[in-house]
Amino acid sequence: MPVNPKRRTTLRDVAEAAGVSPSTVSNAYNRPDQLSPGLRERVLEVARQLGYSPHPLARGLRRGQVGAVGVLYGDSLSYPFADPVAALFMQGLSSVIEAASLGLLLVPRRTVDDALVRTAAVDGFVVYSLFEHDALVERVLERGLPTVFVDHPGRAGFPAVRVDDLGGAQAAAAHLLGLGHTRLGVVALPLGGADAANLSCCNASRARLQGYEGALPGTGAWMQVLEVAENLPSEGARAARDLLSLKPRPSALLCMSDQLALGVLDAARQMGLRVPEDLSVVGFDDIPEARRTIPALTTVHQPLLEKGVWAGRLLLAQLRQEPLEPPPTLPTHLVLRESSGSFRG
Amino acid sequence: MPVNPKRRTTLRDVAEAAGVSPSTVSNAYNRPDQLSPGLRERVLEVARQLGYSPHPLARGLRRGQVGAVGVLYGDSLSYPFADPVAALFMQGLSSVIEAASLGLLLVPRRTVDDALVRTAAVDGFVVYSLFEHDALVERVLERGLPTVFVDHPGRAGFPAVRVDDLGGAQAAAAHLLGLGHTRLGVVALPLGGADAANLSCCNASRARLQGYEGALPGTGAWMQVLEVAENLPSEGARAARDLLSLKPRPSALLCMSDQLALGVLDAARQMGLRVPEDLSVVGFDDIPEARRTIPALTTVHQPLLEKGVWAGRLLLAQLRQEPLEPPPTLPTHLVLRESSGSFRG
DNA sequence: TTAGACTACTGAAACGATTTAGTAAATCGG
DNA sequence: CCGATTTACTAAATCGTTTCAGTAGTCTAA
Repeated sequence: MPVNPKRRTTLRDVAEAAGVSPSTVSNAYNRPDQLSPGLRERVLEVARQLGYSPHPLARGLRRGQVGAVGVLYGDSLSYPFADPVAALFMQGLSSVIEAASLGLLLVPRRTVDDALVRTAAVDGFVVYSLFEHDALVERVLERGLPTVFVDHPGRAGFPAVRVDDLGGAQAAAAHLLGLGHTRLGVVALPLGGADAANLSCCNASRARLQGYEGALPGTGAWMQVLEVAENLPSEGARAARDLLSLKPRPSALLCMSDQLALGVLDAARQMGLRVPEDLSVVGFDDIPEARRTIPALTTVHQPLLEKGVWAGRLLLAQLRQEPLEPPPTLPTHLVLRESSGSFRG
Repeated sequence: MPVNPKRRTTLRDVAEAAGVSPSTVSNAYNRPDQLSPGLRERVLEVARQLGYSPHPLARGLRRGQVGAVGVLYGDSLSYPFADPVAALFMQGLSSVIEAASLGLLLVPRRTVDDALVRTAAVDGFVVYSLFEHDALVERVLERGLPTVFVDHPGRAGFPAVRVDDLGGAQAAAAHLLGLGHTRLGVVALPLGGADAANLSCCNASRARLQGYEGALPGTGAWMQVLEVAENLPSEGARAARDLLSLKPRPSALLCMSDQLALGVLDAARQMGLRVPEDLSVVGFDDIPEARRTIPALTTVHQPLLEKGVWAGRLLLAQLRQEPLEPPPTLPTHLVLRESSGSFRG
């Protein structure tokens, strides 16, 4: 008894079994008004019995859409689940995408090659925090799909969601300078270097550095910048140990992310430095945990959920061919908590 | 000057422009050995100039694969970014999926209809923590794709990753009983009720309840169960307030998740109850934050990353048609910290 | 010299749906 | 009762690739 090697049940099979044309089966699914209710019910029943389900790729190919949007970001696949900043952004984005009944395809930058970007079955892309000169940006644009850039200058014709990183960073630095600090350390996220070849860096980092530096002129303070390799507390701790062994020691540390600042607080504790009495620490992002550290972290708030929501909105607008003004640069603001205090020489 | 309305550059266009057949262009991409290096280079150059990129759906349709796996779970799209347990699972899963250069498509259960499951362009599914009798399980199976079940009994022929929820819960309850507690409150995740209609419940909840109850016989202790609607600290706090206003008051609370336990700790603090002197609290999951609460949370550890890794492995094995034994039930164990203490009547 | 094996490329048939245009029958207004 | 519209359904083209089978032409071995 030669059993047919397993093959998909196809629309044609259903049509034959029901004694109708393929078009009718298709219509039963997609245009109920095109056939009599009785027949439709019968067709659907036959389909059910045969265990038929339409092939999503075939359908997508014909219709020109798949019902999913891709998120491209500059780290490992697991990053948005591990990093609180990315996670919040994704939550904002998700809420909009979900309301539109779309799926979300995660496309990490750190894949062997760019195959994933070229083959991702999506209707549009959100490019999150990729480095400005990343070649992958070109690959995305080649797809010719609706695209939104986040934390990236973007391209003419494509909306971008931007945050006032520069202003926030400047406020953070000005805050410390105002407290009398004159020796500042900066725990910096990857900056990409002059050659612009390091792709793990993102544009926000550069804007933040610029902001820090912008607060300096005329104050007579100095600033020592130390770059970390990854956005992790452990890296922040390591950088803090290095910066705090400088002579003279910085009396305040500006951290380009709260993740780094968490590590800095740990390191300070281990080194027996009291925060903020011996050392002031200022973070960036205002992740939920920043409020719960001891001491609670002074940091720069950026509207992460809102950022995601805007990215989603702008992408949907493109998908639906509706016009939608991209938002102005989203504001940041300094949140004063307990980890920063005035300098006591 | 009638501009052609924007149309995709297709493989055929490239073929014409390069003066070769479509097959050759395709081969230039997919089978370099099938044509001379010189021609290949020329074809690729033409393609580049025309801004051509192969249509992923057409390619996927023909080849029978898309290079992405779907994750189906029982909550909102943003859940895995917001819930620490799901996030850790996803990190484990991601690490494996990424190593295989695949994308990850998030498919939330809470979508208007089941369209997403039927249309998701993926090569396989991970079904995470869906309720046993959820109709969506059928929809997934109808797709006829490789599938792995997590926290779900699954189906014959499909591997499942299971965790010893029952044993862990029993250990938690036994721990409290051993400390002399005789009045226990349970802050329960949605259990689905007898009608099995509530889909926001998952099987792990039931196993945990069973575990708690299994420790009870012969101890003379009683147990009051209160179900929450969602796995959020705020819900845990609310449940705690209700349970702690019972007369006589429970001296210990078993929480079905650390998220709930976090809320319980908050509520206790607000009610002026000291933990563990006045109230013992035991969580479940052992999320990273459990170690940092004050007091640190006694909880049941489950291997979340490992769970994700197994799910990924089992799915990949199916995709590659390699045999792979599903793992035995993964172990849980009680982690004693500071939130549980002996009963002082 | 010639059968056989490569090499470099092409033609046409899939893959599995949707959709446009069209046909026959039923319904309608007057 | 007749032409016009509507209803219910179908044939065939199409979406953009990949791949099987095939065709010249070149190379090897005896």
